[in-house]
Amino acid sequence: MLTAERRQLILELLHKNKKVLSSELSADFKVSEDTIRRDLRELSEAGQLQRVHGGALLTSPTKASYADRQKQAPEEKKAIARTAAKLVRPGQVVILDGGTTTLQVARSLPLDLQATIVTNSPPIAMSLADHHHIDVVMLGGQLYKKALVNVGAGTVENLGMIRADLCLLGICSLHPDIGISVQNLDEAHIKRAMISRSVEVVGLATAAKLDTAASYVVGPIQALTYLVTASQVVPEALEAYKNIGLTVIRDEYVS
Amino acid sequence: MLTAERRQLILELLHKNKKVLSSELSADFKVSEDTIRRDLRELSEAGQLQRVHGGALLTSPTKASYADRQKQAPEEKKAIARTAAKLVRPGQVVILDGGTTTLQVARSLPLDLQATIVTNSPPIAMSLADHHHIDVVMLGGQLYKKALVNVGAGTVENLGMIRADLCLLGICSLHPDIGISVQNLDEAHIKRAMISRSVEVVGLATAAKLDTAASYVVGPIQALTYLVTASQVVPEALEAYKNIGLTVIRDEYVS
DNA sequence: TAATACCACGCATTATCGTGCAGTTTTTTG
DNA sequence: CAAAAAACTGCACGATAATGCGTGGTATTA
Repeated sequence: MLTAERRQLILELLHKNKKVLSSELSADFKVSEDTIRRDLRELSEAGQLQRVHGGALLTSPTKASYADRQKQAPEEKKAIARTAAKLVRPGQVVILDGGTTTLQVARSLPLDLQATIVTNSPPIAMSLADHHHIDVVMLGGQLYKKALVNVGAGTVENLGMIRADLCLLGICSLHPDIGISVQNLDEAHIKRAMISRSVEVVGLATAAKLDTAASYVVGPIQALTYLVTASQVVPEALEAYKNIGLTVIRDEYVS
Repeated sequence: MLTAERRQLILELLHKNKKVLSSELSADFKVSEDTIRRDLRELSEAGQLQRVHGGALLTSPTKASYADRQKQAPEEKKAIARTAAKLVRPGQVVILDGGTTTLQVARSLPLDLQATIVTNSPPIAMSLADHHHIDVVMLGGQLYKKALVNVGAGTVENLGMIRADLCLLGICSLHPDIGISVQNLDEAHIKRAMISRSVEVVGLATAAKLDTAASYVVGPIQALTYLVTASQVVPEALEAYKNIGLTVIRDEYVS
């Protein structure tokens, strides 16, 4: 039995039964579980299945990747989100960027807060549906499925009609010299437009995002008014940013 | 039973019944309540549900009301949706209205279908994120929370740039004399704009929507090219519509 | 207030997982 | 055709995840 052949059969079994178990596959194909695990890993990286403890499931890669990202340092994200949510004043018009951290911000907003939230993220818009005193303005555009945000020229154009008091920006990569950068050109355009339409800009960054850079530059560090991080970030790591003149807010989170 | 599998089932149960009890889940899945509690905790951290004493509830009142509406004649809606989904041809640009029936249409679309779907409904946009060959265009606007659709002048304006082959319209009320009507003026504007931007218009109506009327008129029956209903609608009820010249498609559903 | 049900936390147990390593097979290349 | 490179496989071993139980705390109800 060829490797590729076995993997093909694994996929067939998966589609037939909706799930496969490492132990069963190992018995079925008379190979070690290590081999099966390697198969599953390969197939998972190819986006063909969703690995779980004990085997694999047939699931939508998009939702899975989004759920995965939400699981990365969820406590840190929540802590940052709680702190950032406090920066929103009643009556303000706030631009809320897409992303898992900003989604937590939306969830952290007080239920009785009166404000207008502008966002290009369908999940964020939906999560705000309970906040009866919040007007939600959705920016349309082409759905960028990987991040579940709307992007494109139309989105930027719609932003042109907005004049916001505050912008809460999820930070993918932040570097003292390079500034704010992201992995996708469309997202870079959106974030840049969001920044330009807001009086104050708050960057939300988990520890892992600091001192990193990606391919597309949104703007310099100076574009940010505040940077919100979790307290698990070592103070020394923030020195470079403070020296540039950035106001850093470290939350109360203790790891 | 895999852990991830069990958690997925918990979510399904939750969406079906709007609540789950730790004790019941423990009995159903034959695992200890501790395990169930751990599941609920994890899912709650991921924002998928809200933990309460004794079990868990749906995250938000909005989702609950949305779940309520989805529970109204779900089989009929699914049958209609399946039939309507078959009307979409590869390569077409399709406007998909908001609503629980049209959400089922989105879910019924083949995973390998290549098309462009234009929608003003965040839930529909998100549900299409798995369809890798579908381009999703979101119409922005103000979020009308009750129906989770974007409305307003901006939405209508964005529609002005669209020229669609097909429009799938959820029907709230249909009457031979009065035509298509809805309970909300903003939605009426949107639906009217959607109709005007499409070559063909398909109305999706469950039995309960026929021969009813609401306050705001979208347009006459003649605005529709096709009307899709479930086979549980008695043929006589459709006579009036057929006489006007409407092509009625009755699906294969048997109650 | 007392009784009951529910919950959080720590611990031990078991199954599963990841990784480095060596032997084998397959593919590539000269 | 033969040597080199790459891929595949199984094993050992430490790490991680999942689960159930006991203890003690907390919410709910009478």
